[in-house]
Amino acid sequence: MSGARESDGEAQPWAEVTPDAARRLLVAAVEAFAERGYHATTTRDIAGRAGMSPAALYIHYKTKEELLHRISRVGHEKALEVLNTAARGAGTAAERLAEAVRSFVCWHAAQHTVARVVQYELDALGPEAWAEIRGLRRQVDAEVRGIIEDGVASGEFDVPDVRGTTLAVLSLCIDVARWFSADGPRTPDEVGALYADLVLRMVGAKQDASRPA
Amino acid sequence: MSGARESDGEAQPWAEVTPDAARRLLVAAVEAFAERGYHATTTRDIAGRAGMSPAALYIHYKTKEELLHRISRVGHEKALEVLNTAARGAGTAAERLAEAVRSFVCWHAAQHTVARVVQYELDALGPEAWAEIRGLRRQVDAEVRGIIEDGVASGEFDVPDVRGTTLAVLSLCIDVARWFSADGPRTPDEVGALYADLVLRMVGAKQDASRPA
DNA sequence: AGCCGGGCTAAGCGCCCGCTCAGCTTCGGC
DNA sequence: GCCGAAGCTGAGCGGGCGCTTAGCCCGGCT
Repeated sequence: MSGARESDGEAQPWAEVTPDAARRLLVAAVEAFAERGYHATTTRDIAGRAGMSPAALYIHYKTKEELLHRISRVGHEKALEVLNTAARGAGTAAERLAEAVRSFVCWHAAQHTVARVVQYELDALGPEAWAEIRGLRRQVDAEVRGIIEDGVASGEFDVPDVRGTTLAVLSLCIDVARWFSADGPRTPDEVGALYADLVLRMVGAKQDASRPA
Repeated sequence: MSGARESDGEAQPWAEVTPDAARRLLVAAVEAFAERGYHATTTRDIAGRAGMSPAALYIHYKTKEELLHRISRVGHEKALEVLNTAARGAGTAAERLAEAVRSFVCWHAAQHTVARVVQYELDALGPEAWAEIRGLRRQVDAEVRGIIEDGVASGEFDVPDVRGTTLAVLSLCIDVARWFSADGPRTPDEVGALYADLVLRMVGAKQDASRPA
């Protein structure tokens, strides 16, 4: 709600990356990593997409891995922010869960290029970078588990295995980044709505709670 | 049902790969690809794990990509076989869907090393190999969609969007290969059971249909 | 006007990649 | 006992990788 348009796509998600050339390199790296994977992408390819010489990359980033690290951190922060906004809003547990899944999935679909890198290139990170990212991922997990626990406590949900169900819900949402294509038949909003409904079913919520029609 | 033990793990899944040295190389490649990814794995690493010199690889396989292709095809065939056995058994749509998800998920968890390669290294394949694999993937999709359509037709399931729900169910199952770890708290069988339950909820099946207790 | 420093490039270093090839060993058929 | 084929190795080729360095350009301060 309130955001300019929902299907922003690639509007200006990297406004916080400050030198302009650094941002162009980072955007180029996201595209390349998403298309071919981190290890199959060369620094020459990244620099070429950004319209620069290979050496220019090393003025703004110490190594190729630092590029991945930056993408990964900013991407995780964005996804977490989207999730938190929905999770901490007002409403019943069912409403919050539906909105959390809807917006989280919508982001993974609309930003599937970034999301693909963020979710599937993690093991190219070194131990320190990975430790930092793992903290963000734990926050994501805790946020979703919190809503589900609320729903169980209030009697809205029927969930025998809270940790397992949380894992499954997040797994479902994250995997959107793998299969979603802008050329496909569904818009990010449609996928978000479908997934919100499916997740409410998974937790045994009363269906009429968030389906007005 | 009937199979020796459920959590076979790495029993002898590559019995059909005939020269013994070729099998050892293939098993080594599966391990290496699953750990580091296809592009980050070197032919020297594969040969080393198999206890051979780098050149030995090229006696049994034309290129490194052919190794991936072989792994991918055999892996997809195994997964499809597991799914088909369950999907084409007797029983209501709910029972068949539950058993299909249970065994498919169980395979992805127990064989998560292979499954990881099969599901996440696909885009390293060339166009011809990818076209072949895509055919197998379509069969997987059609099999699951068939059960869900049966359940809708018989009134067992309540599914507004069959294609979307099929996609979500398969996505959920496949993603198990990404997060499952043998060191984790759950056995493959436990994950299979949990997921079968969650999927029955997603399709709006009557819960008591397959829960004896 | 003169200079200084950051942004950028052309060139290239050292390394390791996928893959090849000549030659060695081994073993079944006669 | 000899031969040819198959399996395998040690050495190495061509090339592309991540990354560095010397030097150019240009805008801003004095």
